[in-house]
Amino acid sequence: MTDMLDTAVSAPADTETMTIREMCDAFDVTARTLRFYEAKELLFPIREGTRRLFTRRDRARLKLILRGKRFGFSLEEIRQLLDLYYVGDQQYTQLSRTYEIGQQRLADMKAQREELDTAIAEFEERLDWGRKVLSEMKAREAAA
Amino acid sequence: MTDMLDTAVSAPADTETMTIREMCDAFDVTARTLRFYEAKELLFPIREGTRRLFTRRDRARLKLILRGKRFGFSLEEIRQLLDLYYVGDQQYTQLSRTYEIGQQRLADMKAQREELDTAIAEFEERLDWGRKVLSEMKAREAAA
DNA sequence: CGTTCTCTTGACGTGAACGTAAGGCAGGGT
DNA sequence: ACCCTGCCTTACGTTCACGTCAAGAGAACG
Repeated sequence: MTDMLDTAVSAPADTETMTIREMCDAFDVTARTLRFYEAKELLFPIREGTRRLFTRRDRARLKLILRGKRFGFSLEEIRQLLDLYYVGDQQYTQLSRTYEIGQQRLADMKAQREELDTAIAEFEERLDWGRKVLSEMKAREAAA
Repeated sequence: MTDMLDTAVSAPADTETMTIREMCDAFDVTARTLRFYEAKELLFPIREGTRRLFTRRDRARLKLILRGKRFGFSLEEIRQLLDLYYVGDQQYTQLSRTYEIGQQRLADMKAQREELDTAIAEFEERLDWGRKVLSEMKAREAAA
C-alpha cells in the first residue's frame, strides 16, 4: 500500500487507533456520519469484534472529506479524489488514467480559486458601498 | 430601489426582458429551476398575464446564485447574500444587520480561499509524486 | 449480579434542491 | 375549427446527506 499521508489530528497519547467517540470529538462530526462514510466506502476502520477502530489513514481521509465538502464537492466526487490519494498497486494504464483525472481536478480547483478571487473582490466593493450608505443614513438621522 | 449591478449575459437584440426559455438557454438551467428560485424568493420576474419576464436584475441575481452554489453555499445563504446586493429602502438597524452578516460571509470566503490554496498546493505535490511513480513504472517496463 | 455506558445494526424520517408527470390556458399556423 | 407549442400550476417522486429512534450486544463499575 502506497500511502505517504499523515494527519495533523493526533490520537490520544500513544494510541495508534481511535474509537468512534474520539473521532467525533476530534473532528466535530456525529457517529452516524462516520458510519455513513464507512458505508459509502470513504473510510475503512478496522473491526475489533464489532467495534470500529479508526486508523491514521482514516483520519487523513476524513480531513480531506470535510475539506472537500466545504468546497461543494459531493461525497461521490470526494471518493474519487480519495482514490487518487490512496493508490494501491495498480496497473500502469489505470494509474495513468487516475493521474489524468487528477490533472483535470487540479485545473478545476484553480478555476474555482480564480472565481473565488473575483467574488471576494466584488463582495468587498459591495461592502464598501454598504458602509457608505450606512454612514449617510446615520448622518441624516443626526441632522433630523 | 438601489441597484448598481449589471450583467454580462445580454438579452437577445434590444430586448430588455427575457422569457423563461431564453433564460434556460443563456444560463444552462431548467425552467423548473427558475420557477423554484422564484418560489424561494431568489428571483422576481415580472408577470405578463401568467408568464414570467426576467429582467436584467434577475439575470444579475441568477449569475450570483449559480456562483454561490459552486462555492457550496445553500440557497438560503445565497438569498441572504442577494439581499445584501439588492437593498431596498430598509431601516437602519436592518441594513446594519445585513452588513454585519456580509462581513461574516466575507471572512468565510477568505478562509475558504486559504484552504483552497492549501488544498491546491497539497494536490500538486501529490501529482508530482504520481508522475514520479509513473516514470519509474515505465523505466522498469523498459528494462524488462 | 445488576446497572450503566458505549457501541452496534437496522429502519424509518427529514430538509434541501430540484425532477417529473398531469392537466389547463393562450396564441399561432393550416 | 383543430391542433401544436410554449408556458403555467399543482402535486407527488427522487437523491443526497445525514438525523433519529428501536433493540440488542458487550464491557465496566459499584
